[in-house]
Amino acid sequence: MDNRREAILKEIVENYIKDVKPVGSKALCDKFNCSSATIRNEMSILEDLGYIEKNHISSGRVPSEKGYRYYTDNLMKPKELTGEDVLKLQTIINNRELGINDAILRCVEIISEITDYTSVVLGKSASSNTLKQVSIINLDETHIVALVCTNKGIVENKQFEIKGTNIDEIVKTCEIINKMLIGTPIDLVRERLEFDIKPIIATKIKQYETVYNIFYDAFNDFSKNNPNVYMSGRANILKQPEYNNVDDIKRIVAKFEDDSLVRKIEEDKDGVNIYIGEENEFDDDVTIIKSHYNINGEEGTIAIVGPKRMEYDRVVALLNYIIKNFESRNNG
Amino acid sequence: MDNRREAILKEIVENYIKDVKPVGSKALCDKFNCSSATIRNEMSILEDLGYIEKNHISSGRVPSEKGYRYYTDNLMKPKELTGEDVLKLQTIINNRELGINDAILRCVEIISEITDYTSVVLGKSASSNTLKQVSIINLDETHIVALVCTNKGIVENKQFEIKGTNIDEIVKTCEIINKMLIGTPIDLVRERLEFDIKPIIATKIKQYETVYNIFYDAFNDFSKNNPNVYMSGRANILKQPEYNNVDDIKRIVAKFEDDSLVRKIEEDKDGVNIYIGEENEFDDDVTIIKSHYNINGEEGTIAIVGPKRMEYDRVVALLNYIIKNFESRNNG
DNA sequence: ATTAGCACTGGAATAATTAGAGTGCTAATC
DNA sequence: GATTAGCACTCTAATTATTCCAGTGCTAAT
Repeated sequence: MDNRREAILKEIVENYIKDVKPVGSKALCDKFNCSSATIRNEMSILEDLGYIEKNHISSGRVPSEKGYRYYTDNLMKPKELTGEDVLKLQTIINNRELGINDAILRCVEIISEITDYTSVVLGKSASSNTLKQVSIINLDETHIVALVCTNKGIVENKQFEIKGTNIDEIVKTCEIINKMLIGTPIDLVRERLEFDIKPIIATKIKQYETVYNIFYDAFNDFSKNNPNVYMSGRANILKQPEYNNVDDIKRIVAKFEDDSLVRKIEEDKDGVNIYIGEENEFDDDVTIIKSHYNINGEEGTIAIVGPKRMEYDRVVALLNYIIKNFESRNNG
Repeated sequence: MDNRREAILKEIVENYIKDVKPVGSKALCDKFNCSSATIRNEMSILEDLGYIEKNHISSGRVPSEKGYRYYTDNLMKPKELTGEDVLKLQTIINNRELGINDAILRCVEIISEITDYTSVVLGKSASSNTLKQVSIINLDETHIVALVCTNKGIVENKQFEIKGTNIDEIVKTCEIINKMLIGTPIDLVRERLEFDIKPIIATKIKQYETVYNIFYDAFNDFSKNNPNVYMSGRANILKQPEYNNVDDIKRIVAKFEDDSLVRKIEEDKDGVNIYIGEENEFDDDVTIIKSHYNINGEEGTIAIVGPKRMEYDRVVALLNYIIKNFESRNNG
């Protein structure tokens, strides 16, 4: 890949990202001070190499996934964010009233808004959390709320009707759990409830089965709701002009509705990573740009989902920006 | 509207609901033992009365909104639910481990599943709740979680970083709030925080402004998140054959994404009520069948959203069934 | 009041035509 | 050897024409 050839590929990718129209040889003549025939020769080679494709024999060229990949790996320059974008993000990052989690959610909302892509935030799955505290709140004679809080501050609550036991027995059990299980990884709690707590309360509490079930259920919700999924601009991808046929739209909308599929968009690698088309497990027609974050112990993944002809440079810059600035916010 | 004419309207509505195809005069000959010309005469009158419409001069007839309205008000017979449907719902309603709220959510999931419509549950807005308890959980030296619980068992939690104050001051304030504000309607709490609590802690606590802000923020979330919206089968409506063009799909998907719009689907009237097309505020192309529920103090709205040619009788029967059975579950 | 008969309408499906953007290849040129 | 002008060729998208048909409205007869 000599210099000019790379430049032509870059031009094709960026043109296509901008106009969503196949790029013909004439369109590049001026840029490279040569005739369309010369460009055609180069394009033919780029096609042989697999970087660009034709929709049909007489159409212009469109980047292939391999082409996008080459572009993001070798050709893309980091984009300077506009003052406006920076201002919007910085207003949120500087707002010290917002907790980290809330601030991150607000930031990705901004990203969705300014890019028309879809943002997903996946809170770290609770498996790395440990139990911090269980509490019982007594609503009335027959109803209680059980609250479970982890060391990272994730809270789940569940309401129960008291049947076949009484509030004293529940509170007593709650105290035992708080004495014995604090610090236990959250997904081991149910096991320890059964083997450590159940035998103890069996000796002290009459309706211990009923009470045991209440706490078991309360912890059960944790595995169900985690990692928490937060999405912003879910319908944004439909604004992209490539979604102009009924079947594609229905397919992608259904995928975004499928929580178990969205939950798979987790990231463990460091830095900002790009998954183009078949490289991601979500949908062959989209690109996902993700970053794992760990800010003062709050961990999770931010992902931006858009068409393959995404504004890679801008999205990468946006993600880098918020990750970097959250870190300095919390160390400064 | 004589007998036969009503019967013809009924037939047109039900045929159209089933096949989504304009109904022609020939299709009804057999049913009424007469010629297509006779049916045509009647149809012509029904059209003059505004109950049915033509898409174009030589197409069959389609019910108008007025026609659907006449059908639901006068012609529809309550539908008998199938044993299968009853079984699915009853399994959930009979499961005493589930709290009322969870059970309702599971039931509407079932409804979405068996009907291919979209279900929405709007929990009663917190405005009718009163404060039950505020708690503080201390995660580490610099982080706390504030928990607010209402008398109906709605819980909100919010994490804070402690800056410029200390945990003792926060806990002390928390105790004061619990002493003074329990029973206060939740949307008046912020006001009372300012006028009743702030003066008191101003005398006892150094950084009272900071502490005040923490609690103020914690309560703020309540108005933001309420009424809570739960949706099931959001993409189901796209399975309906009338959604076969890009613009309609994009429009309806965007509407379902707009929480503030979905929140408007609240119901205050009693019983099961039907809002056809322009009668609802959500979208002219859909019908919404709603019911308010109040089961043991848990209040809210269940709404089923579908095309105007919805299976009215079935959905009404389903809603009636779950409302009735939840009531007897909780009185029995 | 009902119906047979018939002209008429508008849409959906299919085919035919045209225009245009873009390619690939060849032979001439720098 | 790289570049380019020239030209035949290909495929799409848009336009138009043709046919088919379900269904209507109207009239006159039953």
